[in-house]
Amino acid sequence: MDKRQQLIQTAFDLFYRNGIHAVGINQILQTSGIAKKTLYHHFSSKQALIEAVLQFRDEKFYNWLASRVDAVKPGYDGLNELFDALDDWINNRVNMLTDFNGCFFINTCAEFSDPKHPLHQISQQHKQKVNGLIERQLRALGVHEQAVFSMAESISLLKEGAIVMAHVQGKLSAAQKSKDMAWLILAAYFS
Amino acid sequence: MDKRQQLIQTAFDLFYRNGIHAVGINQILQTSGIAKKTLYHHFSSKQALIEAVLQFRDEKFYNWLASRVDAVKPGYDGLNELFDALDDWINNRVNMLTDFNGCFFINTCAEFSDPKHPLHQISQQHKQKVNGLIERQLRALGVHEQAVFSMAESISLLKEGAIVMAHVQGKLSAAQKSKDMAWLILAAYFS
DNA sequence: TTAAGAATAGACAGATCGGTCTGCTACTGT
DNA sequence: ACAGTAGCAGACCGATCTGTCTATTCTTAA
Repeated sequence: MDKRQQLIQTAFDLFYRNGIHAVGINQILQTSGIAKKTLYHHFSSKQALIEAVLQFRDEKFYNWLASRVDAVKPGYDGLNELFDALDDWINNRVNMLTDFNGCFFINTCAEFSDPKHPLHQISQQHKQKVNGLIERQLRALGVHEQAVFSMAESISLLKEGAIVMAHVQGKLSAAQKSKDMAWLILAAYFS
Repeated sequence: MDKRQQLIQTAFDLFYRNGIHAVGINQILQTSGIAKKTLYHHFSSKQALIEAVLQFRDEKFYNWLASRVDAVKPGYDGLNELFDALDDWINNRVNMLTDFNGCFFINTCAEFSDPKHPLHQISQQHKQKVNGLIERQLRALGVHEQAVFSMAESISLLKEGAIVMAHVQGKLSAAQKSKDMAWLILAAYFS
């Protein structure tokens, strides 16, 4: 297998479980069984590795979520599926996503608080991508274009809230709860 | 001034801005101008200092929030005030809370992911305290006792969502939005 | 007065940090 | 056949990490 990919995968597992600052290069090397020279052959610095890890997770997570949502009818079914997927993730029913430890991008922003920091911005872009997925469902639902952005922000807020409640408070049913809340919000809009 | 308190205040400022793992003892000492021996006279280890910092922030934040909420009529006004206070915090209109960098306790859980970790548990307890504040408002609103816990969880979810949206995405109006959503949820309950 | 406690500066220890480098092996495409 | 690439182990560098310790000063209460 590709050593570069092995490094990214190992680094992600360690970063996600323990935090980025808490994990050293040497730990990644020891865990993966790869030589230091090889790491610095593929990445110019730890920072570059972290960026690759974020990009890797971005693709993996977004593609998984989009494939779940796109497998059903856009709109009503799509939004339901979004929250059901979230629920599966939180309750460790998705093998490819690693045991739930909150959102890797929220966690990264917690460690790199400054919005101008490159790692914070990459995390922000990931959230924007997911937001786009939500916007598409709302358009399919027939939400007026001028309300789509505000509404998507509300749905995103519920999604982030569910992730944090599940991670910090251990509320494993938070995704289901946020789904119910989402439909109350949407019902209020359509009434 | 009390050296112990100076250390806690300085450590909090640095931890909150840069993350806990990213800040070393020496940086805290240099910033505060306090000797290393003095730190280890008051705290047995960095871990002990961190715990004191969390407790300090817990008290400061909760007392501030509770004093805001308790200054108005419990129930409708109390819940409104809760979200208005959140809005003030997010938009840096609260001098005593330091510039907004997300929730210190969410950030701590991001760095110490394991729910059994002492720092994670302290953060969880803080959230439980705030949740109690919300429950009191709901009871004053006349929410049936068997619905109070579930409803408080919903309000908490909105609150956490707003904090994350504000921090990660820079959505500074997230608190106002979550307030509107809260009233839609509550209106649905009462209808 | 004096003894204890709290503070100071900073050397020091042992470990680990990110990153460089040497020297060697193995594969692979032209 | 040979050059280039990817890989290995691990020594090494300077910096920084948490934590200990010595030696000295200041404050304060019995």
